[in-house]
Amino acid sequence: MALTDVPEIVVRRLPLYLRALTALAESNHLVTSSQELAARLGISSAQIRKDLSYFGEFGKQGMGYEVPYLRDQLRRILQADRHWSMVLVGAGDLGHAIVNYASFKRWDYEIVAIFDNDPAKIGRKLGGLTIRPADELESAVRELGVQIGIIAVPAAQAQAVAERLIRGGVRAILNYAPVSLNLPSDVRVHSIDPVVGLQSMTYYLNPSS
Amino acid sequence: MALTDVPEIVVRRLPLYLRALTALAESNHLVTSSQELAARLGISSAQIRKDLSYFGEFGKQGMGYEVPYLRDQLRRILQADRHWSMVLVGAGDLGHAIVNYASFKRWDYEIVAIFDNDPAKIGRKLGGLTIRPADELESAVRELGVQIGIIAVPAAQAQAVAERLIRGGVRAILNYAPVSLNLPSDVRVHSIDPVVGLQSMTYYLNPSS
DNA sequence: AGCTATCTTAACACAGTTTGACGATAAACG
DNA sequence: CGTTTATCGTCAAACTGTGTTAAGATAGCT
Repeated sequence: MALTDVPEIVVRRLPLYLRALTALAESNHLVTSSQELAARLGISSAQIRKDLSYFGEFGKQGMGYEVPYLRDQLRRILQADRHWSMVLVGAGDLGHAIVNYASFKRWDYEIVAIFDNDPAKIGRKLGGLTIRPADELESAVRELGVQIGIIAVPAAQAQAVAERLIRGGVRAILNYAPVSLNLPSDVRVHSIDPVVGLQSMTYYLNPSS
Repeated sequence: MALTDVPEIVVRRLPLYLRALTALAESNHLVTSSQELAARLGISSAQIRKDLSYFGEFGKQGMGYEVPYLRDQLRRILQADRHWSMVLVGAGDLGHAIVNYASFKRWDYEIVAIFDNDPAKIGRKLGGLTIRPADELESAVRELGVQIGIIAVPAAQAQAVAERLIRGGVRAILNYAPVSLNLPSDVRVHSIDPVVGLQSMTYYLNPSS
């Protein structure tokens, strides 16, 4: 199991497998096959088997995969079988939506601190937490020992916020600001910008309506 | 200019270029180079030049690119220089956040109809629009001539909603439901699932804190 | 026991993507 | 008006990822 050289693209597919397996388990589907998963995910069955083989042998020849077992293995591989603490920077509309996003709770991701630099917001409550001044960002992150940060500030401030999160010890950033962050390669970034998604789709649309 | 065989991965990068150019233009930066863009985006300069060369010659040797000109060209290529109408399905918490997401307005994407299947929500107002029954989805989409749909319903209903949107004439779907949609290849899908992003990052994190 | 389905693995070919190198050229400058 | 400098556009090589095939293994079914 040479886990160090698993291609990143494979790691990005694993959560999709986990999501499909979780759905199967919830509908009491106890066994599945690479072909069934492939049909659900729109990926080839060979690719699924190959991806999984990076991490071990999870299936039984002739039978396929036991859903709960494979799901648990993927949860272990992705470290999705444990609780994660996160800090949120930015308590605007987007920050509010993120705090209330139910899927985080369901998957055991918990926001444990919220920061903003607007004096009007500091001290207020949001999702049971008191909004703290952005000055405290670095020290608070270090104190809490948090590894994941969520950025929901305007684009102009995102890079600086990211750097401060990293100085506090954050190693993974979920970035909702519409800007490309420039960070050390040992820090993981996942950016979410719906407009980027829309623009790459409208490229293909008809110039009408 | 053989626009038909532009790799999809190139099309997915164009919005990032556009975003960077828009930011440069807003700070009155009139000229840039592939190297400057590369440094901002964390992409190689050769790649940027090659990507742009699929669509024409936009720069001047020795000089680089004129920011407003290249920005406008990218807006034209991506059809980001016009207004787009969208319909939203799902008026829960997520749907509310999407309606209030300011970046859509700023980039001229407008939600023109909202649907839900919850009788308690139908008839209520959201963002100036009356929430309509999901029964009307197909016919209303067809009547409005909308090409873009946003899905913000529970995972279990997302596939069926997507199929109805498509029957109504939708050609591009922004999918916030945590499920892989299985759709005809001529329909574009962009899925946003923050949990998938987090899981692919936690794979790389330390098993601590 | 034989049959069927399906996994595991490996090798390889193919396709797609990225990178590096290089000639071309526009502006600046003496 | 030639030289220098910066930077583009493009080609080809290198690299990465995907798909295919084939061989071997095995669990369950008849």
